[in-house]
Amino acid sequence: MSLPHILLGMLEQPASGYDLKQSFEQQQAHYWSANLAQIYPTLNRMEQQGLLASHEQASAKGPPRRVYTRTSAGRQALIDWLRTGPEVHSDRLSWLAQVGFLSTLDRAGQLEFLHALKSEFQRHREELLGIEAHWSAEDPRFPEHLDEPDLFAHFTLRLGLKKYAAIIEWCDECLERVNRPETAAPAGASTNKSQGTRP
Amino acid sequence: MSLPHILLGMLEQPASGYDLKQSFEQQQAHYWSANLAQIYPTLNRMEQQGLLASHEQASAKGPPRRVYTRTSAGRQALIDWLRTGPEVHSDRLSWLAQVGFLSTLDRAGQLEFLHALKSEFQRHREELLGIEAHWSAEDPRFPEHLDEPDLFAHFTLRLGLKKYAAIIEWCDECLERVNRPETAAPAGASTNKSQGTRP
DNA sequence: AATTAGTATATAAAATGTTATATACCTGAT
DNA sequence: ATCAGGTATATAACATTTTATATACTAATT
Repeated sequence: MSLPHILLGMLEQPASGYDLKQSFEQQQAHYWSANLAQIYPTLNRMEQQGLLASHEQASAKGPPRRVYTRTSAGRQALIDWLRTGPEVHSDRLSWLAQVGFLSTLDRAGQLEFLHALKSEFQRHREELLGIEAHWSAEDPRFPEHLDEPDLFAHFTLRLGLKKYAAIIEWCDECLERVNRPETAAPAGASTNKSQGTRP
Repeated sequence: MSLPHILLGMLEQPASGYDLKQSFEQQQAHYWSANLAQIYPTLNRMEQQGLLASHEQASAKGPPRRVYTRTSAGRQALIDWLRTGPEVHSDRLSWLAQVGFLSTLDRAGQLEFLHALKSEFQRHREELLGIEAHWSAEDPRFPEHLDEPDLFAHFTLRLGLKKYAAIIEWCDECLERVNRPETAAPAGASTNKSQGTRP
């Protein structure tokens, strides 16, 4: 998909596969993940294609590190990718599919699910807030006077926070609605939009 | 991943692989997609596992349809999946990764990208609004008096709308910030949070 | 001295997902 | 009549992702 392009973008500074993995976990977890068994062969392939160059570097803490650098062909490939415009794939939110099927559970099960969902996203949101707080503490220009590329990194962080805020708000609305006593009627007069498989 | 579970949830009513594909496209596009080359073998496998039963049905418009029904074991598997709580995977938003790398482009390229992004999500949002309008028109109880499972289908739709609204708002904030003349400084004093690969 | 934890790279096997292609049947348009 | 378009199923080939496993070196703990 776009892992090679993303690695290209991350290699603004030289880095090893292990470094890149750390970056995914620490700063990009809310919009991308990759594991080492994906990263290493991908870096290898990209070097063969001339997008990256690498050299070994002795490490104080373990075996030698293979440090990758973006070549000018790599930089051009990154620019080309960005110039093609945004790459929007359809999301795969299995938790939201689960919400669509919650009528299969009883009221208690539904509430339990929605509460668990809310907690999960509150946790995600707090992680991002932690990153923001840390950044803010060590950068006096944050957030009003960021230069590129920090400005764009901050944009991605802000989107994450906005998204989580929206989801948490939505969880509350769902919980409120499921708890509404008035129309606490079970299935029946349903026209069954949830399946979309009416014959 | 969870395609078998999702098919299980969708088979509240009997349906063919083709029907299920239509449902993905028409009603679940904003949170899941699957193609026929995935759906057919998966249904087959699930029947072998006893989660589904099927029978052929003559079709007026083409070759015979293989219609699948959820067995009681299938229903139980669905309940088990929902009882394990929300399945939240890390998102794969390559467009957001692209935003993080936008400092690679010049100002004009950045603005072009962000405008394209906003248009794209406005289009997505309008699609969902269309679905909502259609539903509202044919169901007099919409949206205040929905019974299950329509209630939960409506929850998923509302999340989509909230999410798109948040993203569009965020696009505007980004555009405004990139257009700000005051701090229109290029890279330089950056502490480079965007890469996270500082040595 | 042995274990545990962290850094670092790599491959094999399995599962998943995408793209391309093939078949077949029916309807409506050219 | 033929062709395009929609309905319907299926497989092959390819690409991607995940999980498991192996290796090797260092530092700190037990």
